[in-house]
Amino acid sequence: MTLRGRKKGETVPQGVVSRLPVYFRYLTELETARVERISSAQLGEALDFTAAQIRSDLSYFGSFGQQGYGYNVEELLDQVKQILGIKQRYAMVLVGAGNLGKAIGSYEWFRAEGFEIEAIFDINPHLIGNYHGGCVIRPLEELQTHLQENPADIGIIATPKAAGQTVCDLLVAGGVDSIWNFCPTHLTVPDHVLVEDMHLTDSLLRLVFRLNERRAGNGSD
Amino acid sequence: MTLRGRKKGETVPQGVVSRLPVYFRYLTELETARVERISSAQLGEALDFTAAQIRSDLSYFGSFGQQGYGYNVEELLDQVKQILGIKQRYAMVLVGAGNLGKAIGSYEWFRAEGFEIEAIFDINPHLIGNYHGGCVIRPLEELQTHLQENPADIGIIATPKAAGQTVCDLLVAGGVDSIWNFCPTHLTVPDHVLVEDMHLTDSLLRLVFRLNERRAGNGSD
DNA sequence: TAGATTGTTAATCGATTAACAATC
DNA sequence: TAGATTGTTAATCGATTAACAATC
Repeated sequence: MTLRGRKKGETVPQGVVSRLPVYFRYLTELETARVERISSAQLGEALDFTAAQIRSDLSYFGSFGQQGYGYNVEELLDQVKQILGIKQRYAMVLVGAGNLGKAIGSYEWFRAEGFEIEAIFDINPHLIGNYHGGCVIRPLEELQTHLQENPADIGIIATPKAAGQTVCDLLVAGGVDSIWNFCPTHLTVPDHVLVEDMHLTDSLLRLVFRLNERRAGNGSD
Repeated sequence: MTLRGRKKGETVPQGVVSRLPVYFRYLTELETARVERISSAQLGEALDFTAAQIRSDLSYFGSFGQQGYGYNVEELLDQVKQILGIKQRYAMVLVGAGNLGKAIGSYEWFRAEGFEIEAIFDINPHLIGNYHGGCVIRPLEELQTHLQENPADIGIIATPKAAGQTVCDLLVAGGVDSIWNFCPTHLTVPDHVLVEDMHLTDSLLRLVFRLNERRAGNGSD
């Protein structure tokens, strides 16, 4: 694989990483629709990116196209899956079995793609013992023991705001070094731990800001 | 308000807009903890931004600090609320009453901050008629009529992938021009319509990419 | 072959940062 | 006053784009 000018220790720019899942999603749709080939121009048109950006993004990881032809959908999808690391199983633990936790736990796509929630934890006595998506909900105190016996790749935090940092610390102490955070608070973690935030409130507020900007006549016109 | 070099028609850079909700969240925490003042250096330390970036972001909207003192928490929070447009009511409609839709519909924070879900729609006959968060779930066919009589500021799409674009078109036809999209597909909309995506799968895939990058030794070390 | 489209370079554009005069 | 910290400028850094030789 040609890693164009990329040295060990250098990370892929955030913009590129953000777009990879978008390519993955759309290529999956194309494959389902049995589309055979696609050009960077067509991809750009469909996804609101420039063709140059798409080619530039992909060239970070290799040369997957062919001059005068474009990209073979099946082949490119396969490569993107490889790049994203989708072809493999990931063990996850979920903390917080409220409405949001339940929604995450029952998201079919995860299991289908190899992202398996192996255990669910909560502190609410009413929820403990309930089954959810084939997983029993356990008391938070058992998290440590569970992680010792079953190392998890990813820890999902779907607790109320107040519990977020505490749960995060527990996960990190248990050896989890990738955190998917749905709790609306900024988590403080050691350097070796990754945090990917999924802040519903932030997203809504960005939309509202743009909405007001448009209404004030500072919009795209 | 000094709008530093910003002309009518110019939009605030995406980076600034992304950070505003983060400031809002943290300032709210500080206010709750009755912290009176904070400097850009302290804010940066807590939120993993540089002090210069925070000052630069805020100066897009005015001068809210004081040399030698920093920012008054209450005052700055108030300004950030003003900037984000939080001090006002927003009418929302929610389409899709599955697990994710229910989670969104029961998110307490929204109602508390004036984001009101006025109606919920679904196509599943088993769900129709059920109450959820004080809202009855109605058949999707009633969406048009509802929107005619009750214009909505924001439309929330929490349907399965296949229905996303159709529902989006219905919302746009009904006069909704801000869409909060939880459906894992790229929506095509007219120019005047805003879309803010909340793609769970994309977020998880970004985390997984970084996880593999780190494991491969291309991490931050 | 002629037409199309890639991968890559150089140019452009925009965002972040460092530095500091202003001033509380 | 002396110390601290802002708001803003200029310098730096990085990301996007336009253009095109290579080539299928």
